[in-house]
Amino acid sequence: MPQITNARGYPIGAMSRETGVNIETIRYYERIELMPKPDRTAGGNRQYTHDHLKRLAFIKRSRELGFGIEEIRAMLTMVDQDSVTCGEVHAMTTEHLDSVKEKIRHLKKLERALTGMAAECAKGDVPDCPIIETLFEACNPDRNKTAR
Amino acid sequence: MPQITNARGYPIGAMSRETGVNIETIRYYERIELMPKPDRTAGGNRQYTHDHLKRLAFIKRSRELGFGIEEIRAMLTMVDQDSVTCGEVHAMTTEHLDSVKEKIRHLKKLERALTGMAAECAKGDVPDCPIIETLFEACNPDRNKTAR
DNA sequence: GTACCGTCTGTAGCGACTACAGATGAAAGG
DNA sequence: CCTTTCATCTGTAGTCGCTACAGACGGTAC
Repeated sequence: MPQITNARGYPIGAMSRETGVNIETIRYYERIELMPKPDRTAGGNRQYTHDHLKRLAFIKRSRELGFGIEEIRAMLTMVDQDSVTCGEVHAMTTEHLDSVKEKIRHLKKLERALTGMAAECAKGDVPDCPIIETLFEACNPDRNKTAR
Repeated sequence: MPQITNARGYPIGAMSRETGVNIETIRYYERIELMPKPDRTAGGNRQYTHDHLKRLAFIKRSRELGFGIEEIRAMLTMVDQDSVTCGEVHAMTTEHLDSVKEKIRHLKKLERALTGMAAECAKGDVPDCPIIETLFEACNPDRNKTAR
């Protein structure tokens, strides 16, 4: 079976178009060994297979969901070694989910603070701005303890 | 009035303790000219004034609220030039607030997707993982259009 | 004097790309 | 075969906002 399935494979531009991943980013993924090195044409251009495409799509989707490169690498390593266990993957997912929830909590705090500040402001041509004043006020409750 | 108000000024460590800003970060702010260069002792150590302290606290508070360095620089430049107008500051604040809201929206989308994926998963020792399968499925609706 | 901390400069690293510059490769039309 | 035009190549440096060293000096208390 020395037969090639995909006539000539995908050049990098096709990979980029199919997945929405920037060409430079694809090369970057190769450099950091997240994507395996593809074959080259006689002239030295990369030629990807359908497996490369699937892998890149996996990476894209995972990145969109906010997984970090090392988390993705860990998942792909499991896939490569056929050692995927649902439990491990679930743990990684919920851990990541927790960090997303944490970020949401943090951003909501900022949202409340900023909304409050914006509401204070008459937003005219006035030079005395309550927003600036708020920012100049240190509002850390344990500052008193540290100050001597 | 060649009289110095603050006996000997604050060394950088005191600035750090008072504001909670890392020493290295304070020096970084000086390098990028967000903080002005302070006087030095005979030996070359930095000596900050109370004004420096106020400014650093402003920066800290603004960073905590998620403002970028360049936004903070813009606000401080207005303060320095006594050209603060409430309208401008309000505009910057609401712009930033919008970007915070946008981030929250985005993270909530991730949260929903991840929660759904985690729920699919039996999380046992099984090698067939619905999470991995979902990640391998391209689910971009306009992929069909591009693919030829 | 000496112990010991604080501070100094300068540089390199993080994560995840992105943006060039300058040189080839590939394919289509004449 | 030649030209044009696009695609792709390598390599390096920049982004943001710090953080982490290394190795040398400053300042103060005993």
